[in-house]
Amino acid sequence: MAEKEEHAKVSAPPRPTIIVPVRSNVETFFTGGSLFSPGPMTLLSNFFSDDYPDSDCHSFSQLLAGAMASPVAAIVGAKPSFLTSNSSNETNSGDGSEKNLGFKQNRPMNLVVAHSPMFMIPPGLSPSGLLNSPSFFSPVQSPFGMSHQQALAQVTAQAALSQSYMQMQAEYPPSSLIASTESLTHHPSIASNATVQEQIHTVVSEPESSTMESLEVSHSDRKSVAPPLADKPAFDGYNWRKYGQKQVKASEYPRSYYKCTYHNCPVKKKVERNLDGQITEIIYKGQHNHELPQPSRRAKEGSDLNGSMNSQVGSGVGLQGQTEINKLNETVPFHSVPGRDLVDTQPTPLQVPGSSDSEEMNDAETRPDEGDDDEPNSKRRNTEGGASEVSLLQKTVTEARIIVQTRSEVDILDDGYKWRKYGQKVVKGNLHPRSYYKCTNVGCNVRKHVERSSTDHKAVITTYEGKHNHDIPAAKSSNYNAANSNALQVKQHKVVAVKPARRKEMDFGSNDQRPVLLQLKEERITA
DNA sequence: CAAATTTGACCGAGC
DNA sequence: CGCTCGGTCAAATTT
Repeated sequence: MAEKEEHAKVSAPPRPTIIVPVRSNVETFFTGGSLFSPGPMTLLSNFFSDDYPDSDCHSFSQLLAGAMASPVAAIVGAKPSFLTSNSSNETNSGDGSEKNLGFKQNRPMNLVVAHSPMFMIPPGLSPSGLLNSPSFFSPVQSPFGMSHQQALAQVTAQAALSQSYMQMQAEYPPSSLIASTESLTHHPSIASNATVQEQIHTVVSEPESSTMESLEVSHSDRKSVAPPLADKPAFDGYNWRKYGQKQVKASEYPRSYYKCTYHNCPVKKKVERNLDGQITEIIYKGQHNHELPQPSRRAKEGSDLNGSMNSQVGSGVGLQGQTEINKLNETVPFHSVPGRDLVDTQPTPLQVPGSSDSEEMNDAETRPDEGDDDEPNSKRRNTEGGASEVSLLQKTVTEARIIVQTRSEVDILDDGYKWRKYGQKVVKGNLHPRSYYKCTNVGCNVRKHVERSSTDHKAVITTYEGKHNHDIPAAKSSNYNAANSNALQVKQHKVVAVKPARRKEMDFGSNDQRPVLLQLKEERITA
């Protein structure tokens, strides 16, 4: 019983429901003038090929995992700082809070320490992995201020959101679409390292309402219209069974109790959602004594084998994206990504990053015996603003896309824009260098990194940052679009999720910085 | 029909 | 000792 609780709060600001057309995503993305330069509102989309042989581990997840082979762990959700503003501590009501939390371009990660709502890192996932990962907080960071891994983590998290979103879409018509943050919520979040001063949200499940409205769909805006999702456990790769719900005094919202369905696994989690169905708090207790469940193919077929996870995913039947989602679930065991499975085979004790206060964070990280730690952390948990609060690295990814394509490397680099290579570097955890490019268009500050997956040499990960302030050069535009079109047709890539960032979150504040769009494109190079 | 969820009741801890 | 509260159980209900 003295299990350690990991606690994460998620802000659940009321947010308008934004609906992103599921299908249109692809077209939009590829036909848009700036394919890789999403507008200020971030969109996160994953394109998965339906016909990817699973055996070949070509799923985005896998690729991503591979890319992140560095001990970076998992995927964590990236959550705009504004999301956290909701915390009790932060009376960031209205615009004010958001402004403060906004992401600033050129400011390598706006490190915002969220005092309140945070995401917990699922026990199975090892935040420590992330934190400790040489690559994650590696000194070797991209010119953008964040390591590639970080970007990946963000994207991944968003992908998770996307999944949720997709599911929602599948389950509910856009009009009624309500975000169910939960599904995403459980992604391991990356604790913010005081030193790093970054906050990463495990947002996976929590849709950021305003910023990532679309994605958000997955958990937050569920409102009465989409009640079902509200009860779905966050999507964290594990299977959960709800065994209780209660209105606790400590929270104005009902708390749901979940148990890991794995035989003899003691892990439990508590999820609090607000009226809108947004997850306001997630508390993990205990450690998984097993590997992340391997989603079976059935999941892909639409069956719900994977417990809550699949229920969410699987529930989104019929709509595009389900397949991808399932696939993602199958192939992307979040916890298996960096920190733990790839790095530490042993269950890694959760480490809850301290809040902005580095001290706390360190404390959490260095806490001995986390694994068997019997020290109840429950006390910590409810201490609002207390040490127990987990700071999440928040990265405002205004826009991100994850694309898995079978294209030639050349094609990958050719996204329609003209780029000038300005750097290359070998980062830890990846034998392959990372190349940095800048858009050559005058006044355009968009950059991109191109990195070959450390684990899957056939995979190339492209991270975009910034938003093009111009259209794709005419000459290339057609080719590019055509190429993508083909890719879509051939591989039947589907948009897993698209979530436009909400404006509020983008606080460019005094910096007058344009929204930074971060796109992560993972592409597979045909052998 | 089986599995998952819901929900009121019960239990133990803390005050 | 009684009350409150959080957590869990388990029958009922839903999916």
